[in-house]
Amino acid sequence: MSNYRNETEQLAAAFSALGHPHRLALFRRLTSCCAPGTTWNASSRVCIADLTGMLDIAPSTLAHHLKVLRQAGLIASARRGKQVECWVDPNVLLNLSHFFLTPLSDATPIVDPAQGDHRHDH
Amino acid sequence: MSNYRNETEQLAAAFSALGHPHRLALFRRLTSCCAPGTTWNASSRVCIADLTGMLDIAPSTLAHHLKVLRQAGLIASARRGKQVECWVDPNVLLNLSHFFLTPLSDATPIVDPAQGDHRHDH
DNA sequence: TCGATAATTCGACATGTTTCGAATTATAGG
DNA sequence: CCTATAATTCGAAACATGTCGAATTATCGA
Repeated sequence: MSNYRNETEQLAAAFSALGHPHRLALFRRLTSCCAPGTTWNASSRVCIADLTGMLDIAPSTLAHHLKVLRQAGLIASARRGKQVECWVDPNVLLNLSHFFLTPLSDATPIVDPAQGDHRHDH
Repeated sequence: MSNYRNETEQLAAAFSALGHPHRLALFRRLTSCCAPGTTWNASSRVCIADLTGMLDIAPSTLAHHLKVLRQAGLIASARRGKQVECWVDPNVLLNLSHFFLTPLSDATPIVDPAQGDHRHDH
């Protein structure tokens, strides 16, 4: 599965994929129907054609962006008849949020603020 | 402050900044001393020279990457004598984690899984 | 099997990004 | 004021990305 040498490059690839306004918009659109405990119903399924309308880009460009998101592990897709459905695995959201929250929970012990030593009081 | 037309572009700029292995490594290094409730002490302060060593890139390249991170609002910096210190505002971490967690909390009500209607049973 | 619809792949071009070395600015200490 | 140190800016080269239209693949219905 993993073509990446290390975790940093894999993570960077994920952020890079989200680092384009079109792809970020696509990702956001897809996250609106992927919460854990919720079920897919007909109207919440998203196929490629649904996404084409929202961005005013050529179908080939859309396909390219979706490929980038897929290769970064951010979205999954499967054919359903003539159409292809896309979705986001909720675990992807949890993992990425974890990246930002981990440094906070790994914090060094709280020190008395009165103890001074403040940064950038220039 | 904001040079961006909308929120999506601002967020995309942040992810784009994190979407390069070198910048992601720098950001991670800086998040190790920015937890809320913790204080900076002399050894936890990070200046540019500290960062140069860890990446094997030219100083000008490092300066470029830090500028990208700064312009994306991910890090802050201030001169302290001859050196320049960098840090990450903990709120940045909270905001970004929020982006990934919001779709989960905004989920549509839980539906009985037995009700069927499963996706991509191709 | 043929045609229509949905999506992807390919090739090409324009635009951005990464990287460096050289030159420049800022600061501290003789 | 001069020098050394720390960092940034600038310009150029190499590389990567975004975009499109045209051609291709996949599926369904007649």
